[in-house]
Amino acid sequence: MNYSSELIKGTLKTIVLKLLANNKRMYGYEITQTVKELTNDKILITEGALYPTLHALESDGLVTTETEFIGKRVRKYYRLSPEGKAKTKEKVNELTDFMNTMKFLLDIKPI
Amino acid sequence: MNYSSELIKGTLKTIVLKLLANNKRMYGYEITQTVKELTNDKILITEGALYPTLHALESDGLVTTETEFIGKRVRKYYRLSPEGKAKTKEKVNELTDFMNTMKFLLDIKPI
DNA sequence: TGCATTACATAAGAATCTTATGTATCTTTG
DNA sequence: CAAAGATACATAAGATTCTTATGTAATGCA
Repeated sequence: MNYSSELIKGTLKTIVLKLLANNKRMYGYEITQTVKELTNDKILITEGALYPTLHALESDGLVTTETEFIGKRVRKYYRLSPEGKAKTKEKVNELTDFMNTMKFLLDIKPI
Repeated sequence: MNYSSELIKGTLKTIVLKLLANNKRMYGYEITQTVKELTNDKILITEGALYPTLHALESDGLVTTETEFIGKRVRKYYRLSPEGKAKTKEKVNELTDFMNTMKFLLDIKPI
């Protein structure tokens, strides 16, 4: 079982930022595989969703990039900027708070 | 502070279904106010988001409706169908599971 | 050699929300 | 008692963000 896609909406950017906060630098494909492994295939990030997100983070100045060649194949590393680190804390705190609120809502019992 | 709107995406239907599971029947405006109160103004459901969602639930057969007049003003009550009750359990379980997964992801510490 | 994997990217379309607008009734308050 | 705010429905244009499809190309392995 993996989650219906609408749940991922709105959390993808936070997931990516958090991974970058833990790993100093990562490249796109590595992010998809890491999330897949960490969640036992429950969260599968598609490339069509990931790359535009990474490009948006870059144009917002939240990450910097380094392109390297592995043999003849290009690999683009992403790394948090100082603003990105601050943004990560914000987003993680917001999501944590949101989940607590949702947990409360879902736990309410009928009278 | 209220949550950035993208977080609500994908959870609105589940919130509505869960409220209906607890309250037998509710009308649209009541749903917005109940969520606002239960979450201390953190989750504010707009009418432009709610009504299309309710209509979708109805056309999917997950809720039935009853229109009543309060004075001259119309009020449309929504009530879970049997399929709606089953769907609610599914959606609540899925969201709970998703939140546990997200909590795990967000709690991972850097090495 | 051919298939799976690694690795990037973009684009059309779908889904779901925001913001704006419209209509109308009822309640409260200066 | 008039005006403002609250109650109550609804729709539509536009924005955002995802899916699905497609493209390119190198690498690994059976």
